[in-house]
Amino acid sequence: MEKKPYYITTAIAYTSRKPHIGNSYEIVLTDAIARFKRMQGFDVFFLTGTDEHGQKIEECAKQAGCSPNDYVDKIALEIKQICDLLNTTYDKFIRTTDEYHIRAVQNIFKKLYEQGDIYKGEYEGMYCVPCEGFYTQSQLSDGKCPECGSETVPAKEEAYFLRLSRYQKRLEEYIENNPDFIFPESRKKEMLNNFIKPGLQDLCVSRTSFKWGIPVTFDEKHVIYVWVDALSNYITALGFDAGENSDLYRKYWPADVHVIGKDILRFHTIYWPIILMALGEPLPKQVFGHPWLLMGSDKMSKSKGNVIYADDLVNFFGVDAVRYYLLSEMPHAADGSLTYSTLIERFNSELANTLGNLVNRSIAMVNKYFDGTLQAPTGTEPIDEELKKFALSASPDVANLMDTFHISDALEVIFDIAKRSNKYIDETMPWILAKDPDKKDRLGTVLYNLIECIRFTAVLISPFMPETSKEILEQIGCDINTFDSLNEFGAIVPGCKVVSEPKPLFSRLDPEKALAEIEFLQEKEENSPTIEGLAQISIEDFSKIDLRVAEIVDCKPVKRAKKLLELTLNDGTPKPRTVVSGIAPWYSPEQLVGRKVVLVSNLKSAVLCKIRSEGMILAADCSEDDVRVLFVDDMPPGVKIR
RNA sequence: CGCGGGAUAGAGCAGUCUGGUAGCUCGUCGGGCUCAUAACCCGGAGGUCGGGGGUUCAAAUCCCUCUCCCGCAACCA
Repeated sequence: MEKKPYYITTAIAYTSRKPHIGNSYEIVLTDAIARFKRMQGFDVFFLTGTDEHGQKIEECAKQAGCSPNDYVDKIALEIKQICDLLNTTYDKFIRTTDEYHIRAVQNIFKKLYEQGDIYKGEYEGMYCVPCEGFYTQSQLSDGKCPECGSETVPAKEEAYFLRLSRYQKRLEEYIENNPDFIFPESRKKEMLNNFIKPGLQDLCVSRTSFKWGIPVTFDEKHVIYVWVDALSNYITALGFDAGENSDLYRKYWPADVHVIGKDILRFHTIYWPIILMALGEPLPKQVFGHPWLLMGSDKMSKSKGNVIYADDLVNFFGVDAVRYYLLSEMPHAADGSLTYSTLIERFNSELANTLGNLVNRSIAMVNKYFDGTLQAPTGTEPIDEELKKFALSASPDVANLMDTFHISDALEVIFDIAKRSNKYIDETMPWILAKDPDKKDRLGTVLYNLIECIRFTAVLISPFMPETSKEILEQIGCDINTFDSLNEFGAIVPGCKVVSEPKPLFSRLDPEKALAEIEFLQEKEENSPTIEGLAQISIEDFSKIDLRVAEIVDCKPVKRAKKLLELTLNDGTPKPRTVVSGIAPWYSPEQLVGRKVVLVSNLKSAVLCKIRSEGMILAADCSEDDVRVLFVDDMPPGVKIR
């Protein structure tokens, strides 16, 4: 029988730094789906990889004191090791620095250019020759370069653009006609209302400002910017090459689902489909923007010091426990939250108590009452039928839930079999049956049903916790693990031997002790040296900054901006100065008028929400939610600070 | 008035489309059991379903309104 192909991808990970556990969630999620589909009999191709170009990586490499090449090699290896550590079964790991990818992207770019979907356009603006910089009219100060004060000349900088406008209507129709394309659905409205319907601007797809990227073959000044480079990985990995496509590509494309973070839905539901339309290729069937894993209620970030890495958790809890936690704790659509106490709690209550202990006690009884040999069932009672019905309904339920990415709900259904089985033990009370020789057959039947339920659990759980699944099947002495074997109750063959001394699958953790130990791990992480940091500057560099005391003479909120206040300052000169500052969440205008602040007076001006800001005032970021302006009320306006 | 989502027991969530006894998991309290990893099973307590108004015999659910949270957009000079 021909297996149906199923192509699933993760986003490719950016190689600017080691990914934290929130980043790693995506590949575990995708792996669980991929494994499940394989178990259902699909011919699965599972792609993951790394995105390795761009200015940021150029900078990171510079800071680390190595070449971009060496830098991405190092991080890509780290990322791959984490994927392996998490026991993920990707079929291919693509790197955007791979030879074939580079060539294919160049060909794609060329093809789009030749057929007019990419055109050479220009940024128009005012050019400052000494600074080699472009400014818009509004950024200039008195018509001069805000950076160095030189005269500027009208000029154009060339760049390549992708004609999104040409495909806008088709994309809109595609999204409307394929309700499953953007998942979850709430995101669909976001994309349509915010981006597509207001009209798509043509997208700039090349850069001349940095070098670490794929060169445009017919115009070497330019490198191909992230969109065409990174997004194309989904097809180049299969051997797509703008003309001569491989068998693999023909077999698997279009993708069944791109699993990505909700933050990059826009690129996958707008730019990517348009690139494909322009190439004349079919669009992916579905894009699943999964929620984020937060640390407690905060976004994980290095600067907050709340970053946790997959390897630390795996070393402590074991790979399956981490996988289980990630998959079961994430709600279907809302962000999930990682806290050590819930992690430990759920490890104990679900993995150790419900599942581990069930396996352990059941095997112990088979050993104790039947010398480790599984008896053939004889007869059935209503309570048995209820149990069987329960177990049999699980696999279709799980399949339905998986198809709509209700991963945690699917896991719950599976664990319900274990819970039901625990209950079954209490209902049938095997230890009482064991005391009556006449009930020997009944006892054998009960234990048979029990072990078969455990097998159901083990099989269903294999996409989520592959090691545990294998371990359980070994302990019950059965290797029947196909999805189809769950269509009927009783596939396990009587006479098989369970292991004589079952090893607990998960040993209960002492919550307090475990918490202390894991927090120690995080501290260690925080103290480890970081490759980030700012380059040192010289006293000359510092003296370029002109700091002045300024008095706030007027202040009002900026319309249509949540964070901005428009300040009018007396900087000691007769001319009032306007500064826009993102402090509205922390200060009201009344609190500010009359107070004196530190002004960076020679900062080049910029336009924010249509208002020109001529400078910046200093404030301290005490934390994400606590920003405090530096007040210098006892200084006269205009004096210089150094 | 930029677009969208949300507020349900101490915590985390389902239920809302299609109105009819408010549910699940964890925690907590009590009981049972001894095959098992202080585990497992049963039961109790705990909720004016964010506030107010309306429709209805009946509202967590439908309508209006207010408050607060969160995404996206804008944006942090």
